[in-house]
Amino acid sequence: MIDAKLLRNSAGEVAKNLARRNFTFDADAYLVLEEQRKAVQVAVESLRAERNASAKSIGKAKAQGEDVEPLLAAVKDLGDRLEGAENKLQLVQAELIDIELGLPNLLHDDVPDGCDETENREVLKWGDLPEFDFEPLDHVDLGSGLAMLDFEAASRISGSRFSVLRGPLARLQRALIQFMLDTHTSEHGYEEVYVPYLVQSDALVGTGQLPKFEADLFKTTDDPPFFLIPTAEVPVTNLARDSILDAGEMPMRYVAHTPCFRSEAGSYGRDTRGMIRQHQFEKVELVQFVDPATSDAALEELTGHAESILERLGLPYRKVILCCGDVGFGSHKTYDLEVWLPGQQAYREISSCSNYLDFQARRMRARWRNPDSGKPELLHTLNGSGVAAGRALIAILENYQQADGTVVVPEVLLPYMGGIEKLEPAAA
RNA sequence: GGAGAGGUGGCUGAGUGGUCGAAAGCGCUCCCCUGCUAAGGGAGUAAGGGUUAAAAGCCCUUCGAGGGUUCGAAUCCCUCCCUCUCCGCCA
Repeated sequence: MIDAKLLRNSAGEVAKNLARRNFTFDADAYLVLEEQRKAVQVAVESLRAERNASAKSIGKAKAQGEDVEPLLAAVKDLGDRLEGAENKLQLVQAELIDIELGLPNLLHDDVPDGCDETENREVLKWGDLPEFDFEPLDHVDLGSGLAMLDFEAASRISGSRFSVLRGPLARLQRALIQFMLDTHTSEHGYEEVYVPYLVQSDALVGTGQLPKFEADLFKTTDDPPFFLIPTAEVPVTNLARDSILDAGEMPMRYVAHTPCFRSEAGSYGRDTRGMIRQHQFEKVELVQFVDPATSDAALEELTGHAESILERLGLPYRKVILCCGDVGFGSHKTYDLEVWLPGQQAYREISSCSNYLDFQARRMRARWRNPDSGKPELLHTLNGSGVAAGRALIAILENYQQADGTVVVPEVLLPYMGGIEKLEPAAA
């Protein structure tokens, strides 16, 4: 959420910033509502003050044995007036909150103009693209050639957009996850956490998926419903919900491995081949809670932690800064890391690292005690994939493939592979 | 799933209709005293919101959540959630 005070005082400026996203914020309509809110709230509060004062004097009079009948008569209609005003206030406030929860975050000045992902600006390229003296296969052909990637079995069980990994390939994904968690915990200063995969709607409102993007989520029929997490960002960021952190324990860095569940509504035609876009995938996620003064720097640092994973794996990638039209709803500024996939001859997103400023913190009341003011203030949240394990697996298959259809295991994963140095078909 | 107990401020914990945002203790902050340390004395110490350009001041809200009764609710009634103990079941 954007600070309501900022909306009131600088609605025009906010509208201008959001217009860069091609989002229309009707500042005038908002301000009209806001005027109503102010009038009604002042009325409600003064009525309440009146009620409190008379209740108090009735109490006093009674204690002194005086006749309270005239006092009671005097406040007779106060309750009705108050109730009417309170109902009105509730309506106006609900309307305002609806608007506020639907506003995307303000954009950082660094964010370039542009409508969609084609206009994201490349920041850097790392690694040499692999050169093959044969026609490189994509992960689907490689995986099925090895008999380790089985979409048919998956679709019998669950339908489309699922996969079954077998044997060494399943182990390779586990190795990747282990490697990433170990690297982030032992070298980048993150605390590993294990979190729920089913969350309640409040958690999703906190991180910004709700109320706007319910269609992207899987929802249970319980009452109240559970939602399957679309990313570990949701439960991990909500660790700070309704709390006040000490300055001394900041920045807080958390890393979690979780499966992620996305309905992929609205992307029916996209990436239907292979395991690029699945309803369920594994991801290692980085989350930070930081002093607002340091969040810009923290984004660079966090992105660097994700980059370091790709570098250690020897996977060529490029880093882009997302343009106005492609930045996520709640993000102030986002870097995507895109890994090179020889099978597609394209860079594909494997990590997305964002600074949310206080956008999520405001929604979930995540604060820290600023030693300068001594007061609780909203903290800043950041998160980024460090990295998506499913897509990393694809990248390894495609980048480390050999002419004979086998796949060499990247060196940093060998300690996790129990002696397997190469994925090759099981001996007949 | 069954039975019972309970949810109050950073923590422990008192408070069964009015002057209670809430005793007391602990913790924390500041001051005083004490030649270190220990002990002692005093003051302060919740969060959110409104009003304001901002602040001060003033006001409103919050005692698990939501409803209700009442002039007035931490306190009474209803519903729900959570925690603990015992039983059942289970990994």
